Amino acid sequence: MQLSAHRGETTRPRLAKAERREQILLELRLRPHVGIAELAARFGVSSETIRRDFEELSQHGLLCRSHGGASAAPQGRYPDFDERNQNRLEERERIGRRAAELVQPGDVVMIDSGSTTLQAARFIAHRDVSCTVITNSLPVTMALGQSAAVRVIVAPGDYDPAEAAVTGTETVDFLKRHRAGRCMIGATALAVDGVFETVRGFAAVKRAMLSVSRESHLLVDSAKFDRHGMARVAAPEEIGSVVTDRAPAGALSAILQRRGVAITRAT
Amino acid sequence: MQLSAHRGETTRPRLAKAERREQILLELRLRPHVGIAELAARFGVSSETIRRDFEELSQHGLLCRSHGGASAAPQGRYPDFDERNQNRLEERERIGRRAAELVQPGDVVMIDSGSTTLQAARFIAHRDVSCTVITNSLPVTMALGQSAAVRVIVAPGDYDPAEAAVTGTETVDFLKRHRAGRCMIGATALAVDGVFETVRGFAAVKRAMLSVSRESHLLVDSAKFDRHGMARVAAPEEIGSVVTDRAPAGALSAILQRRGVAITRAT
DNA sequence: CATGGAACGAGGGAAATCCCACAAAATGCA
DNA sequence: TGCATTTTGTGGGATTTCCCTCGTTCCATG
Repeated sequence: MQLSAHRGETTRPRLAKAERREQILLELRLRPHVGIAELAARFGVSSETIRRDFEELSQHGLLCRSHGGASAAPQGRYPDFDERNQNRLEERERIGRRAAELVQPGDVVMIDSGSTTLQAARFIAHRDVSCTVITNSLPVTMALGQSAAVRVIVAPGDYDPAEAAVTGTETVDFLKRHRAGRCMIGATALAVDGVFETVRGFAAVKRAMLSVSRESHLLVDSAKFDRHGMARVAAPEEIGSVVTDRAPAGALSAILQRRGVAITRAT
Repeated sequence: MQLSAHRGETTRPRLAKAERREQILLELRLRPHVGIAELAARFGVSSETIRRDFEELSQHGLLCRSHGGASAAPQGRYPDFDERNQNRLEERERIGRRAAELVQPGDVVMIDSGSTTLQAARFIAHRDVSCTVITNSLPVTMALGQSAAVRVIVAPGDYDPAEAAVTGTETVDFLKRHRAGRCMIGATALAVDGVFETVRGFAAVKRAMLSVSRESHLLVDSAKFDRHGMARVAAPEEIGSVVTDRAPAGALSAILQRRGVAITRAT
């Protein structure tokens, strides 16, 4: 009613749908939960229509349905990549939980953006371990903000909405001005010739984190093994340890072992 | 809930209640929404018990009830402040919409954290005006990320979960290394002797934004008039214009007029 | 002008939730 | 041990939501 904006005409149905759904998503940025009846009244449409909106938005992973309404999708919407696999999600949770156990009280930890590292951040907050985290990811920041024991330092940079994280030279410069005891990074691929990332801006951030951290943990699920991405982040020997759901095999396993990379398997 | 828990014995139902509620809150750190039936089954209690848990936790502001379940409390929960007034919310929306109209294509805008400036950010994203925004607020960042036309630059700093924004010397230094055509800041009070902010860390951020912006807009609703906060942000003459819902009156009006502060009233 | 499709609303039976009051069980204290 | 208090479970009626289908409206296209 207040947002039909620039034109005083009657609301055109063609715009109505997209507009309405945009509004729903914007509203969910401000509140964790919206009700069906409430939105139906606000937009002057039937509850059935809102229900259909929820249905579609939910399929795209943009919100979470619940009885009588919907809540915001877990921070950081991993977009249309194949990341939305429920199987993988469970594996990422296991990996994140295991990685969170590596954090010791007093640690300074750099955490990369990504769905797996976000899981780690959630479990670190859950454990309430006293530490300092430096990150370029907004979802990681907010997840860790839940815990009063964690001090979170946000890096500056250009905002990338698709990943809900910042990148660029500001980010890299900032990270290089700091030092950390350990870092946790994700990747799109891990092969015998190194760690790969598809989004170029993020490769530089990961490299920066690796270069200023004493220990480093690569968080990847086993589906990433023996694949490649666009930009190489690091050689195998630059990684301190790999936290994953299934131990690698064959040549990859041999390389990692030879280069002294520890494998931590999350159960 | 005032019972002494320091005697570790077998699982006593006495602990059950507090323990259960703790678990509920921990679960909500990992997921945005939990259902009643689901939790009842998980804890082996009746749904009525879960309902009572929700009721009490909700009263303490630790979660948000919804039909059939509950969701996590809003990230930056400005808790007991009177901020949650629905009336004020509409006024803030009007102010935000009006302020968004001030942004011209090509502008570089600094936007402060706060509920009113967040509204402005939402409407800027809604207008799809091509501009660059520098902010210390995560909600502002994400709201603007909705628009492909807006380039968002995030300032670094210590994360404040209560406001979902960063502050500190890193933030201030970063802002001072930049220049902007205009800035939009909120405040907790506006009186004849200046602009006030209650949270000290944020006053420094607002001052930094003011000092590097050619034009400045103060976004405050009329309930903030003739009140004070803990820290003074600026003198009246340091503000370029005030965007508000109702024109100030009396001495405040006279001072602003004499100091050349423009008043923009949002309809 | 006619046709097709998308979006939306209406209706109704099934299921889930809510709310209230009261009873049962567990616990603390004397 | 016995009693008061707290916590939890149960039951049922009112309400809300769900989910499915069908008819209407509006727009685009030929």
